[in-house]
Amino acid sequence: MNVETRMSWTGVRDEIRARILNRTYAPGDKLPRDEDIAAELGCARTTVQRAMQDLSLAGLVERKRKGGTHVRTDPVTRATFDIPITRREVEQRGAKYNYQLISRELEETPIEVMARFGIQRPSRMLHVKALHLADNRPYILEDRWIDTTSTPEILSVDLTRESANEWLVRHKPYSRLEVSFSAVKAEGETAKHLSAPVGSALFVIERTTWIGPAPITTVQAVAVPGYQLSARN
Amino acid sequence: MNVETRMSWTGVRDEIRARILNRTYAPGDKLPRDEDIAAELGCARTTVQRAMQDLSLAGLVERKRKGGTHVRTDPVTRATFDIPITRREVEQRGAKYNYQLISRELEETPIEVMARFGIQRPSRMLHVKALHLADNRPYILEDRWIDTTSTPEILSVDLTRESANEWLVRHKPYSRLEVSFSAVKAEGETAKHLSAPVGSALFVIERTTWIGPAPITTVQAVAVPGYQLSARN
DNA sequence: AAAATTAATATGTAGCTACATAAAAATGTC
DNA sequence: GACATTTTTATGTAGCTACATATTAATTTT
Repeated sequence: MNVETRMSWTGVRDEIRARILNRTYAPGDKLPRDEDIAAELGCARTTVQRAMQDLSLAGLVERKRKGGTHVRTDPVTRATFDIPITRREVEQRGAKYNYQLISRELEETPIEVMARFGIQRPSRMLHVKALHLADNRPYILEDRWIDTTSTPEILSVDLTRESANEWLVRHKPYSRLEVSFSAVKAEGETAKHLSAPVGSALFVIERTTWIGPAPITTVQAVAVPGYQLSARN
Repeated sequence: MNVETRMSWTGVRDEIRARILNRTYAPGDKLPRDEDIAAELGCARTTVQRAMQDLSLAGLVERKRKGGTHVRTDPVTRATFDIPITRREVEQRGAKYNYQLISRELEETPIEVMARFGIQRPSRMLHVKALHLADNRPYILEDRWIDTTSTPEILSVDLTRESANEWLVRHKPYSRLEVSFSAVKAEGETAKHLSAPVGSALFVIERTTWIGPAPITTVQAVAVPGYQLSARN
């Protein structure tokens, strides 16, 4: 064992986090200055700075110039979710991935999609419905709108072979993303496509992307009953 | 305006991110060495390092010693959710918060709860059901199990006055957290407590915490129909 | 006493150096 | 030629200095 292993910034971060968790520094408390912590832990201020930056980002502390560092009083539970390409997700479960295009039509943007994009007037959009299958059983049903103004290339993509999901991720960068989760009741076409009993509860992931101010796409991905999304931490 | 504003690490990060988005660096590409980027952008390698660390954490690039930095081929959609204390959440919507204890019983850990905690044998746990209200209407129904071994203090807390949710957040630090989302059908007691139509789809947040290897608590929070959780970005 | 100015202070940022570490490439050995 | 060893290289980390910036505290001015 080393006489004294010098601390890396992650080490400092973990130490401070531990102290916050065990109430050495209680919610609302002011932490010592970076310099003092550095002196105590035997490292440089830069190291403490790096650690604090991380804790601040994680929502555990709040920093203010001159004001010092405080432990947040209402620590929010912050969870990070990775939402992979559906094919990836299926394959990672060790299942066989398949994909079926259900419909593909050029339509004018309906009101609710305009709302999601935050745009004022309708435009020509490609409306795509498709089904992702795991081991030949329905897995996720997606209902997608793609703006043909920002993404005209999509019109020449053969969506029977490649999912819009995948094509967009690979070819269309976005600058802003909005994700939300909700639950919906299985009814009509949705239930039928997913082979889910009518009335069962389905998990919905809604994703909307923009490039600059221009809409790219918005999807409602409805998962089969029992679907669960877990955080990485 | 400055002749040449030197770049902060966030500036470098944004520049690199922009290049990845506009395909200057395409998925799979190897980026130049930190040093070269630094030379190009007129900053120090440390600055580039800091920027790259952030991009790596965000899942946009992958770095390997000696191997260099590569743009990730399958950029994951990474979304961060803040899950606040329920009272906060209600109050932030400008609604009046109320809370009702439904039941509070000492029970032996049922199998499914043992599974959530990842423990082998049952122990004495406090089983609490409670309802959070917004403007006197049901908002979230929580079904919680608290391990009395790790958290004996909970037994002397008056849960009719303070919700276990709040007490735990304020008094019980945790070291590990697991969060998952799913959907469930409104039935029986659940539907009744939430005044939700039987058969409607409800959004469920499941949270489990540990302190070291010891379980603290696990909750299933079932929200009223229409509840939606959105990412911060 | 109120307002304006100045000083002090804690964090934020950037640059430099030096060395650690992992992994690939090159070299040497059998 | 197969395997082991050394070298090279790109990132990772830490320390130091210097200065920027925001905000509070102290001081001066009116």
